[in-house]
Amino acid sequence: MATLKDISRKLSISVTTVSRALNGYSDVNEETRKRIHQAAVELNYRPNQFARKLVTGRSGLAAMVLPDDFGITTRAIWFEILAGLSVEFAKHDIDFVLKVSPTDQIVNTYQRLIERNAMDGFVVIAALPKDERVSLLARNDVPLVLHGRSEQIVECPVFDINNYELMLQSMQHLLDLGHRRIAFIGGPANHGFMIDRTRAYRAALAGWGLPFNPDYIACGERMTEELGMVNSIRMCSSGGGEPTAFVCGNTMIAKGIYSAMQVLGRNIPEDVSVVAHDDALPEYRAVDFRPALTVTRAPLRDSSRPLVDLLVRRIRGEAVESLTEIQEAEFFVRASTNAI
Amino acid sequence: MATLKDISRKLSISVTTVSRALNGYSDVNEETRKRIHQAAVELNYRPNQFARKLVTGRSGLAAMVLPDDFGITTRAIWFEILAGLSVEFAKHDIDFVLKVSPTDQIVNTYQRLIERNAMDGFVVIAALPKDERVSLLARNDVPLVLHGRSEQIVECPVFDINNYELMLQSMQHLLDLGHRRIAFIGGPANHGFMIDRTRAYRAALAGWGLPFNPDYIACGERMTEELGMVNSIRMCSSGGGEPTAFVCGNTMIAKGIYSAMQVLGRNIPEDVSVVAHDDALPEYRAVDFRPALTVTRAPLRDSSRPLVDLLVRRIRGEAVESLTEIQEAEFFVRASTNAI
DNA sequence: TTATTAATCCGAAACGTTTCGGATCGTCGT
DNA sequence: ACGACGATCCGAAACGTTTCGGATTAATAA
Repeated sequence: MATLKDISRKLSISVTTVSRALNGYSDVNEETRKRIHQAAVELNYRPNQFARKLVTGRSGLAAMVLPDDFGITTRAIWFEILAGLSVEFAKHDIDFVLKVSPTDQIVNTYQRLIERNAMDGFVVIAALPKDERVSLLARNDVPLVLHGRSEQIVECPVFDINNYELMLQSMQHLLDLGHRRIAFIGGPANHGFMIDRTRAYRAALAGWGLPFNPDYIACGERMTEELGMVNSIRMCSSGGGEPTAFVCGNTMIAKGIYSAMQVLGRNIPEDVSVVAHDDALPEYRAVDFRPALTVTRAPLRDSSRPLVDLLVRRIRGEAVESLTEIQEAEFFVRASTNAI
Repeated sequence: MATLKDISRKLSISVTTVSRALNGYSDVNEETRKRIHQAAVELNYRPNQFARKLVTGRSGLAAMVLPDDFGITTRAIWFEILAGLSVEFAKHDIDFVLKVSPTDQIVNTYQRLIERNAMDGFVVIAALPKDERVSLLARNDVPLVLHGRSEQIVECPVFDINNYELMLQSMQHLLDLGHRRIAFIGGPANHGFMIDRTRAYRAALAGWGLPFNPDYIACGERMTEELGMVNSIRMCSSGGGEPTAFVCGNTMIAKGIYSAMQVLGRNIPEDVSVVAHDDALPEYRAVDFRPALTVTRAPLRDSSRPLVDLLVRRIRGEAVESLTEIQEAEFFVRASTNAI
């Protein structure tokens, strides 16, 4: 409600100086800066974002656009991400706007948002190797941050977990325990993280001189309990040579396998070992599994801060080269894995 | 990128007239209006929201503030609501901003948002009978729409489902089937919807001359499977006079009861009937229950449109009296209820 | 003493809209 | 011929910031 002019009038100081004082410029006396700050709090001054945007071009708004069919996973996961982003952006005084769009209209939605020029930046989750959204944004020179590496040659900040390494770790663990027929039930084959994990899966096999059996790997658009259930049942009932261990793309898939094994009368970990990657969703706590689930762990919640930080730095104009962050997962051995 | 001035220059028409043409004022010739519209699409003109906000006071932004512990229910539900709101607001050219705040800071968060004066309106979910958020917004004359009725005397648009009626319907159904010991496992006791449902529950009992047994009613902050599980087990193992039917606040609670009954060796619907209210979350489809669940049904998704409509009309300045909408639930009898 | 410099401050323009208060011009009734 | 009126248009101010290009003063260097 109070404006710069109000402060200016009250103190008989020009609007210019008030503005510069509040924005921390060096050409204003410490003494007057103090007075101005005080007057600002007295009058409960809040800068008008819109006026500011008009001249600086910054809006204090960042957005994420989601498909209305919720893409690769469940509502719970999306919400986890959104909540984290919202609180992190708030720390930088940025409002987080959520756009949900029909899946086949996503690119149009981006197009409109870009044209309106109302967003300071975007966060893009689950990038495909060649991602139209990313190239569109990059082409229009709109700041974005990527969750999940993208192969296309485009300069933008990236945050990701080390998918290759975490898969290697899971495999190493199982191989050390003596497992030789290890299945991998993952996510959508075209996503970056899945590509990395598959590479690591094969590398681990190859490292031990084991053959790669295509029947032991299952991809699926949605990483749900159902995916774990149907695929583990299929693999186990193909007669002979069935897997003795499963690596799961997330804990929901593991949950599905637990149910499947119960149905099939197999015991975990006596008959079959299970290890998963754990995004640390409160709804699926790995420690609450019976038996408790062995996991590589990288809380989804922890990705919000780096994502937002990277985007903000990009918006501020930092060089893109320095804006990459790869996080290692932790490994927790629990009761779901056993020597064979 | 293109501005009014660009159109103005191209057509040699004043900025004023261009603005008025585009905004549909009557004092511009049909012919020139056509030319202006055409030039606008040719130049791919998009009005600058921020400049507009500066003069009109409207920002094209609406917000919702959520507690970071997710309040009464699960992430999935919140996401369902958010997604719906986002698409509905988009239809009115309003960007939807999501604020997540520590539960004990919610009011402060509102305070800051109000001071910044950047939001055209708010949607407030799950209002308490006396809700500090609501009174704060109302006091500052900020448009808001309420989901769930609030008892406080404050004039604001409200959308709700008819909680009293749907509970009556469930009870009627069970009573007609011969049930006399009917339990109700609901939600947080202080919320409007719970108060309404409890009233209806008691009214139904009273209507049949049945006593109200406080042991048969269970409230809980979070309407989860766990709530259904522990309370139904408690009620059933209290020895003698255990309930023959359950009414559940939502389908998650029902799911918990299904698990509990399995553990206790009771069959649904032979030994115990279950009916629930169904928000139509894709993750908990009542038809997929075994046996399929009898419900009163009011899809959460369907609430977004009325909510947004009401808020937009309020922002436009419509009289609050006309801005109330109560939706009736549908009743679906399925396999989880049986005559006793 | 005079020129330079550093420390402070400020006027005015700009960002892209909307809107108030007219201006212009032809038509029409008288 | 005149005033009034309707249709159509426009100039200029305003919204609240930021920022460019100086202006003023006092201290310092020559």
